Amino acid sequence: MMNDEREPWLEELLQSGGGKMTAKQARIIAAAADLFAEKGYASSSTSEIASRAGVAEGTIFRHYKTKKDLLLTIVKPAIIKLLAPFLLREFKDVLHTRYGTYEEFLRAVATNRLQFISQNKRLFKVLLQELPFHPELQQQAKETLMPLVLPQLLSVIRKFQDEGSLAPLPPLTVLRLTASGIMGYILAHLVAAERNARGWDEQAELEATIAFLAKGLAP
Amino acid sequence: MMNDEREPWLEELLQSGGGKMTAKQARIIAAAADLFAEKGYASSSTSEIASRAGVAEGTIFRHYKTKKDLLLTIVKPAIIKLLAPFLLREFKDVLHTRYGTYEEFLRAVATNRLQFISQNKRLFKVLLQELPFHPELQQQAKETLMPLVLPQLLSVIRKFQDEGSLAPLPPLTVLRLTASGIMGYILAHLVAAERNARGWDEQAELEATIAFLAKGLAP
DNA sequence: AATAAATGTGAGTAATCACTTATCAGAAGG
DNA sequence: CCTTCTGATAAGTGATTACTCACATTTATT
Repeated sequence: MMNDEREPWLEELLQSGGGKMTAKQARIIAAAADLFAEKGYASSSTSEIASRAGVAEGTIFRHYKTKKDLLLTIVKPAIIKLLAPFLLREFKDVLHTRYGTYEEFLRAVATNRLQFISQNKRLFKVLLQELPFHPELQQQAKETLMPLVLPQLLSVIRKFQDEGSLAPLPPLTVLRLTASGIMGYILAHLVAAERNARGWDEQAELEATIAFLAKGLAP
Repeated sequence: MMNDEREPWLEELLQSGGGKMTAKQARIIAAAADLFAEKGYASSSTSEIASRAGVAEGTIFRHYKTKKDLLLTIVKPAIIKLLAPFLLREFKDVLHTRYGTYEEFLRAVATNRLQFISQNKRLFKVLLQELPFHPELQQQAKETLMPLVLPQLLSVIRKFQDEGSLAPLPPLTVLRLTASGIMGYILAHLVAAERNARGWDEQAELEATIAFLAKGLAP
């Protein structure tokens, strides 16, 4: 599958550095992300990255000290972006009862995150594939998850529990069950997209998943 | 974490070949599985496998033509083993109404598979980590899943639906929701085991997961 | 325009890679 | 005792690896 469109995360990465990024630098990152997603970080050689980017191999190391540096440049922001809405406005809205039920809240978050991931499939694939092999990434994930998003999620869950619209299970358990349900949907969505399966009814599956979660976690 | 115990899958692999496997051969496979789980297939060199097995590098290639051959020897049987009970007795029992409700059936299967995976963590980790990078493995998985276990699972689901103890969703959707719930539990279990977290109540979490699935998929 | 700084290059480098091959050791069989 | 076979080994094999460096080219600053 040929794919030359720049995914949104790349565009954002280019501008985030104050716009001081070369055209070749962008092509290097795009080529690297592409290859990492396809064959994995360890099996992607710098020479192949260079040739795919249409750049001399030395150029890579002018901008990125090591090959791993290149990976981190791509993946580290991904962790933040993936968890971004969980530490932003959306959650204060919830605490001020903008969403009446857990189901409404769920639908909003799931839709939002699915859209982000769908728009940045390659980035997400690299993150998922490389996370097991790079402790720095795991630590980075834990460091943004544990103190920033986890407390917020738990407080939201407790709020709905107090209102009696959510089962009185341990909040961490509620979180795990919810996350696995949404993750399962997202993975199915991605797999279905990759082989453009025809038996996959996007909207119906999302509704079924949300309804399933809401019913399973009802008080 | 040092771990020298042979996992059950290895013992079984040794005997499956008719017992005609050298002691060094076994050490090679054990060392390889160990390294593959730790650093991934692509980042594990044959020289390191040899030295960890206490064997000359050439010995590896006397028994396995290529490095990939070594991986396949380890992982291919894993796919069968992981899906084995789904194509065996257990399922005929279900069709003869040995399990009265979907929840009972779920508990039996989940407990069974969790035990298998817990006993063969390294094998499972290798399978999960390498599946994205090796099309042969994906095909092997699809070839045993699609014609052998999927139809059985779907017929079981339809049976419970006919009996009115399961929501009348599309069977594939029921399967996906169930699988993601169980997978989420298994992954949490493995992560909790790896960092021997104390906040993890094995039995309570399993019960919560089963109850959640049953409730979410109730008619 | 002149100078300096940043960006880009391609030919190298030592190390490591998966894999081969000649040789050795010992057991089996006659 | 001799041959044959298999398991095992150490020393290679060319290819590829991530990375460096001296130099060329472009861009920015004065």
